[in-house]
Amino acid sequence: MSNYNFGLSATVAEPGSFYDLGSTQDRLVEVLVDCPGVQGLYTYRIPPDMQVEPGDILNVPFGSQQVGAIAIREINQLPADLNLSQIRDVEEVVCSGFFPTNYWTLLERVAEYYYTQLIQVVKVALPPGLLARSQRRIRLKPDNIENPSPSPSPLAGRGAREIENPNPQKGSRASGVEAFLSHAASSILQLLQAGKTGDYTWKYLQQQLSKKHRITPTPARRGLQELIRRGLVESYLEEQRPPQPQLKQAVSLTGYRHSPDLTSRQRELLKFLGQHDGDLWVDDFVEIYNTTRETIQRLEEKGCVVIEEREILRLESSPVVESDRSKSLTESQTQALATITNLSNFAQVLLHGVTGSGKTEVYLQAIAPLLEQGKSALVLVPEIGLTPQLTDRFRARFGNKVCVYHSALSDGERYDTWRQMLTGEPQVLIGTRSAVFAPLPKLGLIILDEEHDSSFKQDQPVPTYHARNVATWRAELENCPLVLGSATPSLDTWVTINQGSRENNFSNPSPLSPPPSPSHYLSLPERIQSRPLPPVEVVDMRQELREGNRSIFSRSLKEALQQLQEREQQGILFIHRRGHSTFVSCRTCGYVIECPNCDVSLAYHHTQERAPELLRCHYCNFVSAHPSNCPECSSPYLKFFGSGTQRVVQELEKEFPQLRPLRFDSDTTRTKGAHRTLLTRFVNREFDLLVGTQMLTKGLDIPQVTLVGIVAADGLLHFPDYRASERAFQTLIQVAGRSGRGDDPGRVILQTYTPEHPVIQAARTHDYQSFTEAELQQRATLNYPPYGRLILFKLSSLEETAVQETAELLANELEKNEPNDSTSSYEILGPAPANIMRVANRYRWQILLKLPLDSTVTLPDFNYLRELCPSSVSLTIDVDPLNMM
DNA sequence: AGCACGCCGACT
DNA sequence: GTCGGCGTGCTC
Repeated sequence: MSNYNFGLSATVAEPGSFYDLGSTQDRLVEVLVDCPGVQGLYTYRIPPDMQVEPGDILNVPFGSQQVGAIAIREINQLPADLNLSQIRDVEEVVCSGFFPTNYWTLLERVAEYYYTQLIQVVKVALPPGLLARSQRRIRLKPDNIENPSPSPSPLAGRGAREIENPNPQKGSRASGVEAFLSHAASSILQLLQAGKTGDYTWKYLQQQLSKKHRITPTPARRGLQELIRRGLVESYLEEQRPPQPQLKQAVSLTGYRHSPDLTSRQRELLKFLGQHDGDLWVDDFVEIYNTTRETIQRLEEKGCVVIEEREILRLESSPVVESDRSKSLTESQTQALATITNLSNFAQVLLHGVTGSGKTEVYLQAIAPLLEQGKSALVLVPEIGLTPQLTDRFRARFGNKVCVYHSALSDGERYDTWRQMLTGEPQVLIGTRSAVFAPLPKLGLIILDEEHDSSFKQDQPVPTYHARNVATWRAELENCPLVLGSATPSLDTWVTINQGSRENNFSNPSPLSPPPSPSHYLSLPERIQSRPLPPVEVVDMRQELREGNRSIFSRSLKEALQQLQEREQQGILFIHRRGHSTFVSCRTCGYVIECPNCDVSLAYHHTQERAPELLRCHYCNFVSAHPSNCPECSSPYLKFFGSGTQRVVQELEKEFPQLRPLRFDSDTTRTKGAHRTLLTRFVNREFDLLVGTQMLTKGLDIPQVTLVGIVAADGLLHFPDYRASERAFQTLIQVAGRSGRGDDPGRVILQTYTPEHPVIQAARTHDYQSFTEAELQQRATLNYPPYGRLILFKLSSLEETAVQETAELLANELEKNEPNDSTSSYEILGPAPANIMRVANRYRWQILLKLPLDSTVTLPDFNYLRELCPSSVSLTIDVDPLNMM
């Protein structure tokens, strides 16, 4: 059924079978090329001295460029529709042995489920940069004016074509050429001559030409051809070097160390080397014992040592952490751990532990015995930058067996983390969503921590996968348990686990029905050391206003802040928006300042007294200066509405000048390592209050925090999205959970204008159960997940009418192709403009498909829909979308 | 994705 | 006529 199933996991034809006898002496390989819009396999010849295995990453010539490719299988007969002259050679093997068995099955499954091409899945799975694409560069030919070189360009393919060009005479007269050059050609020449090296990428030149000279691609290309014909410039392919292993020279002792003619110094050096287990980096040896490379070489000549190139892995350097031992467990932790360690096959486990109940300790103790058995563990977390505490704890327990993998690593570091896994050494990998593809050896356990977090879902480039889904498939394929941990499990997981464990416990599966997927529900209902969950005080802000309090802080919160200061404790204030104010409006005419590129209002940003006042778009990052007058009516009375982190900090400074607030949002944590630095300073009590956004909800564990203030919960509640309540509840519970994790009891003050809202009520009592039941009932009546499936078709274009027309066309098609029997049908919602129709100048429309869960709907092949899209409209199929904006 | 080819309307 | 815009199709 899948177009992309190439049967990689199936047997590969043996080379050297009887077909080799005949005309085909050449070994041929079918590859998947990395070019969007290019499907299917292409056949290449393997040069005699090259070794190619299925799964290898290759570089192949494709059209006029060199592109990355994956070897799929070797074939011993030319496909019927090709002849040998069309076949080109594999350029090089970039990397070999990256894909373990089973792995292709996983990738194929992802491609099929998420309606993407296999190559796209390969690309998220691989460390970046491996599928390199060559870049075309243009450079001036040195003193070309006098001898217009008739010789073809260094690139055989191109050269041949250029010679066939019918009018070469035109340009061959060399003298005074520049006078006869077309406008485009002379502009290119100008650009090249302006630069020091006279060498630019063609892409850059084209950009410059269109920007500075208003020359469009067609004339630009003709101008370039003109210059090449005249031998003034040449075009060449710059190879994009994929990450390389880093090599370093090591010197080690051989068994033979008693050469008779050793000098005393040489004998001394050998002795030193012996003291270091007979093995040192050459650089270190030279440095420590004040010797020279030559001396070591002489020792090598005498056969006493060998010098060899050894690969060194650029793994993220781990900060020194004190090592740490297993902690004693509470009763429920012990039970949970026992269940997990007893599982040896595939099973899904939900570890439902309230905030501060010690889930991490359970993970750690579940992993420890695996490592001893030579197995590895994969730990997936929402955003690693946010949880330096977690990685530190793992490192303290498992030392250098812990590796991290996330997007902030350099290409070299990511590449080496992969290489490290391929060594087969058992290890613990902590990573963000893309690490679910990490090729760990002998995987014994997958843990997905904070499983409810929506950053496990990718919605930007395809494939729009959810790491939880992929992790489930992976655990199934590797036949190992998957542990999902959360204080606020997603409704999807809740339902899956409940169904699974019910079947597991109560039914005798008949031999005909498929075995139910084994599930376990484990609960940690109490915090460690019997610490209570912090009481949540809900403050009605309408009441505050009625009683004359116009501040953004309620009297209750003010009082709590006052106490904080007196008791020298620390606190957290949560605001769900960054910036200062969400929008700026004119008091005279009501005009709201909007982003020129998006259909949203600009947020006002102002950090300190003397900092510039800016307006910023939170969607496309457009920035402009804050005008002093209304752009519409020139009135000077502009007012800010809605408060963000900056505003809260300013208010704090006004009302509590002695409290030292620290702003913690994506504006202040943009740089690498900023999270860690800011958190460390907070933990060291350089600040009293952490003022931040969602970021605060993720795994922060600071014992001194006794107060959590939620400045305005309402911003979380009203999203036009079926998951708004679930998300709001999770956020509130998670934020509240930061309080009272240490010896001092904590408290939470939740300010809202709608205290009667069910989410607020549930958060007030920390009541996951009843919130979930009520919410699930609503979902069930509307067939929303987890009782139905959604597929979102996202269309966008720079042209307003083109998207709309295409959206209508696709919706029509979907209706036409709808399966006829009513039980297995789907529901089409839309087409409709996206909530924010225009973002970064692109107009967005969407169509939502709602499918029943249990039916056996065979969905139409969506590929035909892609073909219906004009090139100006891009279509993304988002399976199980979480983010509907 | 690039890149070439070929068709069509606007202009020296 | 020619130049430049634009849609279409191909790359082993």
